[in-house]
Amino acid sequence: MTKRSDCPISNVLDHVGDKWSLLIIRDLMFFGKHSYSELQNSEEKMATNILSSRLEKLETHGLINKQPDKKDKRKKVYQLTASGIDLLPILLEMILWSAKHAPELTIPTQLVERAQSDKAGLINELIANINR
Amino acid sequence: MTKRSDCPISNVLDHVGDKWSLLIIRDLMFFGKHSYSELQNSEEKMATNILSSRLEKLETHGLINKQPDKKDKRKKVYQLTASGIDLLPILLEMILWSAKHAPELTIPTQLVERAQSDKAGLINELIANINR
DNA sequence: TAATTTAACTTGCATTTTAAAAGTTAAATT
DNA sequence: AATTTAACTTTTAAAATGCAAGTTAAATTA
Repeated sequence: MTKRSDCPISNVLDHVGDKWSLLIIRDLMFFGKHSYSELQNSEEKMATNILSSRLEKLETHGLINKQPDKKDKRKKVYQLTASGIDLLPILLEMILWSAKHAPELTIPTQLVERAQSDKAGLINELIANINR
Repeated sequence: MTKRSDCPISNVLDHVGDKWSLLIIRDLMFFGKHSYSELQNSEEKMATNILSSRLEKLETHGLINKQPDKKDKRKKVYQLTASGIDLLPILLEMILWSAKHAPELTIPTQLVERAQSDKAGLINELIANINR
């Protein structure tokens, strides 16, 4: 996706404005996934060629990086970069939106309450656990 | 987009996870646009058939509503619903992400500073000015 | 150590979506 | 009465997606 305008919202969408990219970010951020096969097994089951092309785009855009696994040479380790990690507040607000407007979904009450009472603290805490 | 999983993030993406939907929301939220032709003239120039299909989807999903204009019978008035308005925090976080990570974009300093020092107050203030 | 399995992809192809341009209809304006 | 405007729809080509199968190197198992 090439740059469409100088709008900061449009800019974010140029990076992650599709059905899949933010799910990859989610898996790296919240679920401790780091490998291709782990990402492929997420609940939404994205096609492998799409996963591949999205990882490439996210890496090109500097939101994730890719390194060889030191123990298993077949594997690659995918990690969020600093700018990828900074997408967390956007994801958190999405969770809160669904908590309010999609009550049929079961969303961890604790997370939602914490987000409402101490958003900044929660964000710091979550960030501290990413990529570890 | 049919429901892909019970994930709250995936859920939001099922509503607005594409290149265009959030730009429509942005125009209704920040730029006081309310008609088809105004939306069509935004900087990113979305194709008219795509605008049409996105408006239909957003309306079906309950994020916007559509009413006949009372003065000009050719016109329709598009407005954010309560759940559409509640996307504001997501958009705000996108603006803040770009303010931090896309310094080449010129983003209103005042808005960014206000968002950083008094996010809740800013959100209330912005909401008070939507659909008026 | 040979055979099998795993991980991370790529390729091919049918289907779906998008983009660009032109066309339609009703209402307003000139 | 003729023209313009607003809100679309239609058409068609191009691009993206989704699905299945195939590839390659490395690790594991028999």
